[in-house]
Amino acid sequence: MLNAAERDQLRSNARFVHFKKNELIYLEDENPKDLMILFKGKVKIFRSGVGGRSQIIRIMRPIQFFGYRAYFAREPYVTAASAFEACTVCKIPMELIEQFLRTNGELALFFIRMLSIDLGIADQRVVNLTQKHVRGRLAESLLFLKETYGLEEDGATINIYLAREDLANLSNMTTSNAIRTLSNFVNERIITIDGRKIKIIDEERLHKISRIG
Amino acid sequence: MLNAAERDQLRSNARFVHFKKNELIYLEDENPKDLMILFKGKVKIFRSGVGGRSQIIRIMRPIQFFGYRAYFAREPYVTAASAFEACTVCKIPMELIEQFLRTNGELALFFIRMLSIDLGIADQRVVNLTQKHVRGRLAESLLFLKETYGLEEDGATINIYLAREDLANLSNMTTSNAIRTLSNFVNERIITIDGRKIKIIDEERLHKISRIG
DNA sequence: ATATATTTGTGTTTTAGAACATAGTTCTAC
DNA sequence: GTAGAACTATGTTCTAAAACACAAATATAT
Repeated sequence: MLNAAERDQLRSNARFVHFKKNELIYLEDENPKDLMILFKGKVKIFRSGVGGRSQIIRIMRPIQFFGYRAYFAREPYVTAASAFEACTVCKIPMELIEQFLRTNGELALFFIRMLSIDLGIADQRVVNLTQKHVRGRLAESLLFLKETYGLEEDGATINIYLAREDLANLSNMTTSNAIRTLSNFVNERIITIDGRKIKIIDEERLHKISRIG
Repeated sequence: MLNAAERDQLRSNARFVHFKKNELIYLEDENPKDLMILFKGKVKIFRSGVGGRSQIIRIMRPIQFFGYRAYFAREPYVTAASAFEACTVCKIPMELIEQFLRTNGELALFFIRMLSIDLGIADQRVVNLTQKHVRGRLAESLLFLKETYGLEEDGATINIYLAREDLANLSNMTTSNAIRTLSNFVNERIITIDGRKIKIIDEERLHKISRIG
């Protein structure tokens, strides 16, 4: 998507940064400077709301772009990002990206497309998180985690190691409710749990629970 | 932002369409074809959720762009749009816009900026709608309506004529709760109401209620 | 202009989910 | 390897907001 000159510039301006598990990548209210590309690991984008209660807005997998929205909107970050697990991130100055965009229509359309997809997801998420009940929201989150990070070799275990609290923050509920509802799903033979490892037994039923809310 | 040739093309492809009060402008699942520019009137972008319960996602004022996100994301609309009041909308084929974008970097950055701003709003809205209580959400909506549509000549009455149901759908609550909470605000001398006309008496207090949730 | 439908207003009941409490378990850091 | 912290689990209580019910007031259509 870039020409030779652009690629050269990119190479000389890109920096690779490593983050440890739970390390913060950027903070709310900070000024956005770089486009970030997640090369390795898993990242959560979150925002703290009423009484400091945290809500996970998006989760990232390799190779996805993040951290660029606020720069384009000319505002400080309204979210923060941190590493679910050890990560490698490539940082590219947004000024350079913006400069590319002025002359590279395909690159511009690429960013327009990413933003448009994310906005569509956000629009749907508003309705899902506000209208679905706890069971529906948790079912949706489990399916969403499966879609994003895939399954382990057994073809059933979701490939992420998440605390109940993160699962709760992703699904807009208290940690207690995430734990309780997860237990219910186990009793109903929809999933099995082994510590933080979650195995999906009856995906069809999860879909149904998510659908009816 | 456009050159002479682009402006010519635009003129020969733009169509003006009128919509009556409550008329639908586009529907969920429909295929997006046109960029829409609201010239006159007020528009709501909404989505129906669990059990057909409707949630207002965005509201538009002249002169704002809408209807383009789904085209860029290469997906059908996930929302619908309808006219709060009689509207004039200019429709421009998205194919033409996309063609412009490939060579016009400034126009591309304009769309990137709009999408980025809207995505930031959506990210914040997710947290506000899920975490704030009824009073906080309604206070926020009233302030938001004031910001969007302004005040009448008296410098206090919000310049929109909204049913309680729409106010509820904007604030993620039942119509009963919107009515009740509005009455409470009147008793607390924060606002006055005359039918659908809402006058803000104590804006500072509204801000405070919205802030604390 | 009048009948019918829709919207508004209020009281009452019900319930989903938060808040709180406490104990057992598993990480993590030194 | 152990101490302390953080996480998981489950029971109990409390409350905000939905659901329901029914007038009264407006709006809309013929």
